[in-house]
Amino acid sequence: MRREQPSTPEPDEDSAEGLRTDATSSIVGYRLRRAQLSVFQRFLTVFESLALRPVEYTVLVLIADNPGRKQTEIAEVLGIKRANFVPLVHGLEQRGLVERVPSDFDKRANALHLTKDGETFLAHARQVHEDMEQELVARLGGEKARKTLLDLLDRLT
Amino acid sequence: MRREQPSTPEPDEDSAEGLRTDATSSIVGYRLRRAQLSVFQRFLTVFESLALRPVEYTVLVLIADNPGRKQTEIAEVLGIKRANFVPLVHGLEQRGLVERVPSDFDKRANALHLTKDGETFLAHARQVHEDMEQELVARLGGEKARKTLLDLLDRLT
DNA sequence: GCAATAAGGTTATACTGGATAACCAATTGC
DNA sequence: GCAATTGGTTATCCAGTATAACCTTATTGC
Repeated sequence: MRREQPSTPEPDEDSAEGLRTDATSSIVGYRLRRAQLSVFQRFLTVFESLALRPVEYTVLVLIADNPGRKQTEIAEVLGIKRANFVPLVHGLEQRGLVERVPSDFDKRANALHLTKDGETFLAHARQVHEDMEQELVARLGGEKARKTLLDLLDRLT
Repeated sequence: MRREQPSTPEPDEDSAEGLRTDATSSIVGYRLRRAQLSVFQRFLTVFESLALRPVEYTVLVLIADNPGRKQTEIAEVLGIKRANFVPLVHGLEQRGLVERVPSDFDKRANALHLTKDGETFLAHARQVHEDMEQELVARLGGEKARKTLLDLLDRLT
């Protein structure tokens, strides 16, 4: 029992070139990817002046909330291989945002901390990010919609 | 006016290593990326026997639904640079799934079509994909939830 | 206590996806 | 007819990610 929808202008066509894209656009993974790329692109634009990539931002946040942790621990929760985490942390250290303190408990390990500059920088970055996040919330249609989205994404992960 | 939630076991901690991840996990872009990677990983597993990557599947679907289109057109709707589309189509052609027919109207252009084998292959792939999609729907909590997700993703794109 | 093993960090390397530039052939617009 | 544009291709580069080997330090089992 399909409802008639005489109001629909072009039932299955893409506006630009007239291609049928209904089959692809109904693929969850495909739409997920497009949305993710779009959001990341927006992030890059917003954070351009801070020269901060998404992954670097999350690293800073994670270190700030968990000071003194080993590189391996931070890398793991982010799903980054420890080998690839080395140059990432190195970059943040070179910028004076992060310091690697040799752990007293384990001489192999580097305990990660934010520097004073790192704290200041992150405070600013958090504000910039919060603004962006609110922009996304607005696009989603409100805080409740954001909550719904995060919940649905969780179920896929 | 915050509700008390005494039932919450660990308010802000990650189970594995006890890291605080509440700040990062509330980032839409971050969660979006994790979900996308997870879904794509699942796709790769499911389609392993077909040796088909997500992008190749969408290309086949798009060609099937829009036979005779130019490479540029198909590439563009997928957000793929035409230069990168060349080896992609080439691979599908080598496998005997797609054929590039020199267009009569424009001698520069390749009109894309599925071969007979391509049709058969895609019919199978569509079924495999549909099963995977239903699995995702189940995880999301029903068809309505999927609709909601697609709608929310659309707003971000 | 000591050897074997594991863990933290690092380096080097390779592979992938995606981006850019240059190019040829063909088409289109004046 | 000729300049500008378009379709397709090649070559090349860059970022993200994965693997393997290595050194140092900890931990474990006897």
